This record gives sequence, structure tokens and C-alpha cells, in this order.
Amino acid sequence: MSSSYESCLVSRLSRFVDLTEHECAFIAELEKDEHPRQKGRPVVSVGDPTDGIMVLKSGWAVVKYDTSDGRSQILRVYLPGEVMGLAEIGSSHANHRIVMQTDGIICPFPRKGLAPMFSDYPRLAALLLAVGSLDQIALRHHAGCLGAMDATDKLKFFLLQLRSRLEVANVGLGNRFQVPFSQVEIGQAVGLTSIYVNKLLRSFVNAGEIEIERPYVRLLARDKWEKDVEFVDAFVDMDTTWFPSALDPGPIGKLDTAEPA
Amino acid sequence: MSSSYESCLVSRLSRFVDLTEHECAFIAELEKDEHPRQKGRPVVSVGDPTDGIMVLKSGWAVVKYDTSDGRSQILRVYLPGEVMGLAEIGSSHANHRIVMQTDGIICPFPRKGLAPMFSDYPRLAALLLAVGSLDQIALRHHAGCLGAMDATDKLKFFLLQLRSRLEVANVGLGNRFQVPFSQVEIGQAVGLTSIYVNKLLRSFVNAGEIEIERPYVRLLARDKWEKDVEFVDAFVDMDTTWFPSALDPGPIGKLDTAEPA
DNA sequence: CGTTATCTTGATACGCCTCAACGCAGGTGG
DNA sequence: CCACCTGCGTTGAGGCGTATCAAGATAACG
Repeated sequence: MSSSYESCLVSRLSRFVDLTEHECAFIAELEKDEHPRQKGRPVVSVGDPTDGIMVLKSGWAVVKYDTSDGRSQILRVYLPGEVMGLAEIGSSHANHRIVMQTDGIICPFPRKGLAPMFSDYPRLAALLLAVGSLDQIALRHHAGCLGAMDATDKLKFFLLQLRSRLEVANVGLGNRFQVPFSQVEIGQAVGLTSIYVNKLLRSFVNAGEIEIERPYVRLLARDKWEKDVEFVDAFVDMDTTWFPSALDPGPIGKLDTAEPA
Repeated sequence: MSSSYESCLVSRLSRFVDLTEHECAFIAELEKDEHPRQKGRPVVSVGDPTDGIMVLKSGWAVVKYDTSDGRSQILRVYLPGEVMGLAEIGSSHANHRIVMQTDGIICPFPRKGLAPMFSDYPRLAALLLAVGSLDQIALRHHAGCLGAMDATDKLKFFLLQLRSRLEVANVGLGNRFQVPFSQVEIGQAVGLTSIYVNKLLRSFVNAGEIEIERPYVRLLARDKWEKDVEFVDAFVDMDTTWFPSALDPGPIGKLDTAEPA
């Protein structure tokens, strides 16, 4: 809201609650540095000590898991505006790798900022817990997808979910959207071989259900697909009614005392 | 801590940090009623409005997901002492079903207790976020298991992880442990047919790698298995160094004012 | 313009599912 | 006490879905 140069976390969280000026200022202060990252560059490596959370201001990132036989899979896709690192915050070291999938900008929110957040801005802390809970729901859907669907439905589900999440992020952009993944990577995300992904995509095209103009995809039979896979969009509603009140703790300057150098 | 009749959440969370007397009292107060639940009884049904979190004081519970064609899968297993409901706390309605897998006792922690927790006991709030983050790691491992392993490794992983988590809960109970699941249910958990689960289990027995005395299982080749599937135990270390300090807010009576009828 | 990733397509192999049947235990009612 | 039923475990035969292997076409790139 208002001034204080539109932080990425602020815009992300404002989707759910109306942040007070104090809350906005607190966030913006702690997240003022932006780090550009090129496609393919690591954001978090396995074994890294965890240091707070990060906001993906622009670009896409993915969570990867590598096995010793050289394979790797994609466990999670982060879209612009999403909060990364909530899964690793409880462990001292990262279990998984986070990599930029496209060029982008990340805003680290250092861990030393978390303690004052919990003490002075309880509503923000609650918001963070709620965001983490949505992450869990997303992961459950993914696990459900991997465990119970056949290859065709896995692919359909993957594309439907991408589209749906992009719509939430960018607000209503229809059935055409960008998919910055190679077929190999799509295979890693849905647990299939790249070559079978290819055959399925081609069959979708031949059936007139999608159009592909790399890197864009258009879903021509979205309604049918959503029935096919019983698609439910889990990212629509957040329940914020249980949140504590904002309780602004005083003048904005208060923040300075929270970082005792 | 001391007195104040050993709450289940207290004992669960004490594993990670030393709770102050105030913190213990706050938790114990809000969670004083215990609800026994019989095996098979629902704990949360799809579409239920979410109402806070629950502690599984005793018994096992599972998160299930049902598809319209009658299949269902098991997305998560909760062991005694674990916190349930952190995944649904961000949504207004539950996406998945939670069912008792054995007889047990659950302690609801109503949502109206969460707001005062965030306001007055910031360290407990941080703890909750960290627990949720461990849940996410568990789910990622599960998804990785479903997406990348063949049937043999999935089953081995399932048993290894169960054993490991039971060891954390009960502290060092060796290679023999209880598995209160039918083969159908094991299949639902690892994404296989019950009948293929059966064949694999039998082959393990024939190979001398496990012993089965229902409902107990003994892993005779645990080391070999852990190498086979590259097993890593993700539940060992929680990082609590970033937590805010406990800041006890005053006399314990303070709690009463937090529940204005 | 070579070099390397990525996509495409076909032939073949095999892992796991499906279907079918039986044994066994526990519960229920006659 | 027996007849029945239902749920779970066990085992085999056969088939389908997806991986694997191989090779060429295309596109990205320095």
C-alpha cells in the first residue's frame, strides 16, 4: 500500500490481508536488497545452512532432488511472487536444491529478521504459517498426482495446475501461457520419461486439445481436461479469520532496535 | 515446566526447545480436553471448516485422498505425538480426509487459541512454523519416492521411514516395529497394488531380508536397504537458533483475558 | 557453420496391473 | 455348533502402459 517502494513480499501478502503501514515498512526494510540470478544458477544447494526465507520477485525457480544414479526430479515449481524456503526453515541444513528455472530476481529475507517479526508483528507470523500450509496442500496434490494417476492424467494435471497458478499470479490470462520447461524437465516434474512426455504431447496436439508454440502452450480443451483429472484448484481461498490483530507496536523507528548489529 | 499435567503438545514440543512455565501453562490450558477416537473414525472430513490444529496423543492417523473412481491413497501417516492439521490451517475448508488408523486419542487445539499464541508467545508460534516445515520436508520425500523409485524401492523406503520415525518417537527400538496397515493400505501409501505389495513382501521374506509376524515387521537387512534406496533421515535435527526469545508476558492468569467468552 | 541441446519417431522389452481363484480367519445369525 | 459371509492374504496367467534403446530431424548457439 501507499509509498515505501513496493516490496515483493508486500505485494504477495497483500493478496491475503490488508497490511498496515507498519507491517509494510517492516517487511520492506528487511528485504531491501534484490539479487538477480541467471537461469540455471543455484539458489539453495543441498547441505547449505538455511538462512531465512526468500521471495521470488521475478522469474521461475524449481526445487530439485538428485539421486546418485544421475537422475533428478522436480518436486516443486515456484512462480513469481511466491515465498521460497518455508520448507527448509525448520532444518539446519537444506535437504533439496533450489535452482533458477529462468532469469529472475530473488529477495532474501534473512533469518535474523524472523525473530522480531514473531515478537512484534504476530499477524505477519500467522500469515507466514498460512502460506506454508498452502505449500503443504500443493505438495499433497503433487504426491496424489504422482501416486494415483496414469501418464496422460499426470501431464494434463501438470499443465492445468500451471495455468491455474499463473492465473492467480497474473490475474486472468486465459488458456495460453508460458511453460519454460524442456520436455526432459516436464518428465522430471511428473515422473515420466522425456520421450513419453513427447509422445503424449504430440497426441494431445493431434487430438486438437492443445497448441504448442514454444515456449507457449494453449489449452483448447481445458474444461474437458479438468473433468478428466478431477481438477480442483486449491489456491483460491486463504482463511485469515483466525489471525491475531495487527497490533502496531509503536513508531516505525521501532524496527531499528530489532537489529542490534 | 514441571507440574501442570503433562500435555501432549508440551511433550512433543519439548523435544525441540525448553519450554518456559508460562508456555507450558498456555498450551496445557488450551488443550485440556482429550477426545478418544476409534480406528476408522474420521478426524477431519473433506470440506470441513478448519478449526485449529490437533495433537495425536496416542494411536496412528492417516491423511487420505479419494478419487471418484473409488480408489483412495494415503498421503501421510501421523504417529503418536505428532501435530495434525498444519496443512489445512491456511484454507477455510479441508482438502483431504484424516482418519484414525488405530484407536487413539486426539487433543484439539482450537483456532481461537492461535491468535493469543501469536501475540503473547511468539516462540511457540515460531516452533509451529518449524514443525510445519518439517512436514513439508516429509512430503517432499514422499513425492520424490513416488516419482522416481521402482516398486521394490518404494516399499523398502516406506518401511525404512516408518521405522526411523518410530525410533524418533519411542527412542531407539531397534529393527522390529509395528505396521498397523493391511497390504491394501500399504499399496495406497506407496502407489502400488495390494497384490504386488504382497508379492514383493513375500520376496523380501524369501530373501531373508525381513520377518513378518503380523502386525510386526523386523528388518533383517536394514543397512543394505538404506544403501539401496539412499535413505536419509530428515527428521533428526530441528534448527531453533532463529527463534525469538520466550518473553513471558506476565502472570499466568493473563491467559484468561485472551478468551473473552 | 559446426556443435550441442532438444524434439521426434519407431521397435522392443519389461515392470507392474488386471483378472481370477483359493485359503484362512473373524464375525454373525440360525 | 455350524453355515455363511466378508475382509485379508496368497498365488498364477496374461496383458497393458511406460521405459529403454536407437537414430534422425530440428532448433539453439557460439
